[in-house]
Amino acid sequence: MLTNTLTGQKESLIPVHPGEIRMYVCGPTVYNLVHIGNARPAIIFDAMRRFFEYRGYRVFFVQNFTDIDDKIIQRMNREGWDFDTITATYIREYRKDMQALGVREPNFAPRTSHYVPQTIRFVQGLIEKGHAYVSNAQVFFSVPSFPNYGALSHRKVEDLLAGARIDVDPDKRHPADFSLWKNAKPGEPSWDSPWGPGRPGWHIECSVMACVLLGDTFDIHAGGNDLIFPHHENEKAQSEALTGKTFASLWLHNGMLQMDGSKMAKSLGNIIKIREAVRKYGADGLKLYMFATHYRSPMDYSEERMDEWKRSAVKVRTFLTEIEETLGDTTLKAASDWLEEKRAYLMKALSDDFNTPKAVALVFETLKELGPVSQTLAQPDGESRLRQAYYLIKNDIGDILGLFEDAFDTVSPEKREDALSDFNTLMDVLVRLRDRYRSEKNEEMSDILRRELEKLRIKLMDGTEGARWTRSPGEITAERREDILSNFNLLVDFLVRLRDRYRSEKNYEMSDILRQELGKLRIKLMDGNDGTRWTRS
RNA sequence: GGCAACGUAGCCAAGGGGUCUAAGGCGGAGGUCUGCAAAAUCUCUAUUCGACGGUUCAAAUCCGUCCGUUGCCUCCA
Repeated sequence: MLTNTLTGQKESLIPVHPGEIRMYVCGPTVYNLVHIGNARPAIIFDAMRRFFEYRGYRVFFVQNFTDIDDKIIQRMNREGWDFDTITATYIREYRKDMQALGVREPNFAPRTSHYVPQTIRFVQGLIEKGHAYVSNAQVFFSVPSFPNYGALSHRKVEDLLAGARIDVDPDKRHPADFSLWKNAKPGEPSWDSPWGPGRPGWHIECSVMACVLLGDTFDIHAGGNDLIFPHHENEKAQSEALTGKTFASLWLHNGMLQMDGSKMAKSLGNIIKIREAVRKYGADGLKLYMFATHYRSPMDYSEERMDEWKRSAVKVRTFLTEIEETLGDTTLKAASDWLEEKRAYLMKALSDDFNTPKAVALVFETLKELGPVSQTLAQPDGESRLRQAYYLIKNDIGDILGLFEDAFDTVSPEKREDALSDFNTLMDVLVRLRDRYRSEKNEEMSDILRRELEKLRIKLMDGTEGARWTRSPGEITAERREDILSNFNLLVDFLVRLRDRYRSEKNYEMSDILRQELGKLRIKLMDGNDGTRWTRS
């Protein structure tokens, strides 16, 4: 059951093609970086897609890039950018952001500019059917020709006119008519058409691409609720006027992300970029935050809340890691009633208008129910219960919502760039530590350190005023960054083990020095009964 | 002005006629653990669901009015 904006009711999804769900989600206009308000539909509908797949449907997921638009043209003229460069740049940046968020690529990501011939045919069809007219080398959709206009946004044409805040274009026959094809002004990108050079109007693209890729009638059309009017209303009108069929069976709309009580929007400037949020709080933190609120409700963004969810994400991840470490192999051997019950609950919750907050609550209930991993393991059926809990969180909930995928939080592209300098800082720590040993004439530890580094092909050269180090062989290339990241982790592990040894010897002085040194790298140590765990922020 | 949502503990947020003396998270209080620091863990933390009326055996949940917040009516996810 999903709430259909058209009827305002929860409705069952009955796929047009049995076993298949075809969905279209309105994508970004590519003229600048997207913000976390844009991330909400991306995250929600990606998860919904995964849920349908989990339920055994084959999903065709289309999300467009709007690459013909007034704002792109404005930016082009203002900053002297080339049209194609702007759109290509921001399509690339959008993909990067989605990757950092762990949002999957759609099956199709059509661009408006690639569908101009189809658009022209579509518009021609509307003219032939009397739903559109040419006026002054432009084409308009005739709203009065489509009696059902206003059904989606629940408004009457008269009401629209009463509240109209914009001057009526004199070329229009009716004030509510909207543009299907705009004529080209000098300096604008344009395409030839039967009505002269011009470009598609702003609602037509989605109609055309959805019809071409998904068929005249498809299952789900989704986007932010700020698109209900006029964008989706107009899409629906023009598509249904042409085909005479229902355009989308279900219209789904997510609530707005607000910032200090008002909508986060590019035009208001109160935005947080996706990459900033991911860097600070991790993809899981951001997603958990969003899933903890029902997708249709508005939600207010706050740094404090993000920080809470980031810590919650780490908590879950730590639980999973502990299980991975204690069990080694986490495959599920047998599912008991316990798991079946939880799964049934999860399915019921997600089937009821995609109630992700319940799924999130289930994760934490499970953590609470199982308690500390080491304690659960000591119980007779402990191992089996841990396996099932792991499976529920990681493979059921995690796979559906796109959470807990990476070994530890999602590393943003920017973070990767930092890897080199972090590595150098870590080496400084090691070298200082070794210098200390040498000054204390602790040759044993000095040698251990040297050998450990040699394993990673790092050579130390002792000098009178401290050691220097080189990596061999050759320069550090982009391909070796991954290497460095893993070496980094190995060296930290080494230092943590070393510290554990000091702790067991009750040498707290050295222990604290190491904690302090690692703290410089934003590494936090957590001493437990079975060794020390470390995390980086 | 029109249309559409929403108002639940200190904060965030599920629930949407009886199983609700209301999930989950954060915060707070107390206990366990602990070289330090942190983490983990246990217990407690709304007789009440914006206000007032109504329907019903029964309402946070349905209806009405009012108050408040937001979105859309112009590009916006």
